[in-house]
Amino acid sequence: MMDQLTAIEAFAALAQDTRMSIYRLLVKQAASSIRASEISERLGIVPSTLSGHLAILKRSGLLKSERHQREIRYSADIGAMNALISFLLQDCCNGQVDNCGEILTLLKP
Amino acid sequence: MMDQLTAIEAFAALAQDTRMSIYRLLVKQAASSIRASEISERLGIVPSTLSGHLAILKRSGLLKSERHQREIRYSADIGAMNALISFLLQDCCNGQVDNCGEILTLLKP
DNA sequence: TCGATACTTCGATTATTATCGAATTAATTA
DNA sequence: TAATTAATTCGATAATAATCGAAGTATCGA
Repeated sequence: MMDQLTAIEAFAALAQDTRMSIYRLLVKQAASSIRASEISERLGIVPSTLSGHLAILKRSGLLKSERHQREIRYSADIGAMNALISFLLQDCCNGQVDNCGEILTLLKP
Repeated sequence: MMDQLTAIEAFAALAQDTRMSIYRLLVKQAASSIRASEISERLGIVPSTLSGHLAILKRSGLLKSERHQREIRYSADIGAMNALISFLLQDCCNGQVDNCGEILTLLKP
């Protein structure tokens, strides 16, 4: 199970407007990855600034990256999102998830 | 549906060690509320520091509070946690939650 | 109303973060 | 090898945040 400092690093990564926009863009198409330069263009972020944000998101584990020739492609790690949500829920209502009626409505797709 | 700035405020509230400890303590017994002074004692946080953190958590919507005589009791708002998780999941894999197999394992308690 | 208790606000200090342009590294092609 | 493209690192600046002690506000009991 994820430890608190890891979870905090992930929440900190998401707690910033530019990074959240990057993350959501990637989550929306978690199947495919996106080039850094395309993220830069689509969201209007200067390359050096974007690079710093991508590094923070990657270090937190929320993103993965792979080099393709000159490009580096980024994608959301859905498993990391899963782990982060699990961290929030893990001790919910003393381990009795059943106690949290409102969460259960979310848990039934 | 929750907007991005509201979500960011909640993630920022959780992205700090002291506040995360406070939040988890309250989530673990979401049924009952806890006095500020008891949180202070149990987690070893100076009252003025704690007060600032509680204000941030409350402003983010993650906590509720109610005065009981001289005490103020805090509790986690599970509905807010639900909304925050929903925000992360809402556009997951282009609205096709089914695409996110790993999340589904979490969604079946 | 005086004093005690519970909590918050204020003010100062120190540390962390976001941003950009310029310089750098890496991979490719002429 | 030189030039081009893609992305990162560096350095400086400006803004935000965490912490604590001291002072202030609110609620109650004697």
